[in-house]
Amino acid sequence: MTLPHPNTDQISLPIVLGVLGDPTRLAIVRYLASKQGVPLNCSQFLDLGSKTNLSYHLAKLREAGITRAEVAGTNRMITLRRADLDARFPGLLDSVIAAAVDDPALPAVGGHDIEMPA
Amino acid sequence: MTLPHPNTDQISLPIVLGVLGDPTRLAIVRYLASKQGVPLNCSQFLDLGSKTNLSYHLAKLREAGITRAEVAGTNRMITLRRADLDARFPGLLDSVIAAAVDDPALPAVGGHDIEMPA
DNA sequence: CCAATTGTTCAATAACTTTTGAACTAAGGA
DNA sequence: TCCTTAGTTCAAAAGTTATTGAACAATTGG
Repeated sequence: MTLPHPNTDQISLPIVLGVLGDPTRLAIVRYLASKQGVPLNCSQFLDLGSKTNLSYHLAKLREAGITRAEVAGTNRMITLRRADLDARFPGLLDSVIAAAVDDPALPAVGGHDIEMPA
Repeated sequence: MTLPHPNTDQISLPIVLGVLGDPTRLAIVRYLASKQGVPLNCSQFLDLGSKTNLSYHLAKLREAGITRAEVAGTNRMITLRRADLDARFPGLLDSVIAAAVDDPALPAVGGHDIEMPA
């Protein structure tokens, strides 16, 4: 059970920009970037919308080549395709993330950090 | 007769990305960048669509803060807001332009260069 | 096996975007 | 003044994207 992802050379500039041109998806990307490669499952983003809606936005990100989703049991572990995007469009993702980090207009994920078991 | 433009600090990341996520507008930006600051009027882009349609796309670019349009008689001279965008989102426009330059899927403006009078 | 958890799919609707043609404004030149 | 050039505006139509809830599938744990 693997999900479809574009190859690096199939990633399209207008599609990537269009997909990133949405506050919910930009918030997802910003949160993924803030977690530095730690894979996250869908449920972590529930602050940003309903389960169905996140499934939709996460599919857009995956189909555009911005994220990778690996199936792990009932979870889909999601990571940013940082290296692939940087190979395809050097500097683009970094500048988007840097701009997104400072953007107070974007919705925020969680008022809390990852819980460490006591 | 001046047209409305956002101030640099009013330029929004998701709006800029969404506006650039369109092949016609990306082709306009690429062509403006290739002309290195030389102002162009609308008619130069007629390869990319009808006059009405270009008016629509150029208005989107201007309202997003990506281009500046100065009225000069019956012409609107259009330039990229490179410095403003770089101040607001460092590196973003450069990486978009660099990626767009190599994108064979984008529509092209003109099969010809600027005509120099003989 | 049963129930809970995780996420997808589907169809409907709502909301937005793109494209078009016709009508219009405004400036410039003959 | 009249005609041309340059571009806008408007309203309609077409197309796309986002959001929703209900139903579904797959895995895990009891």
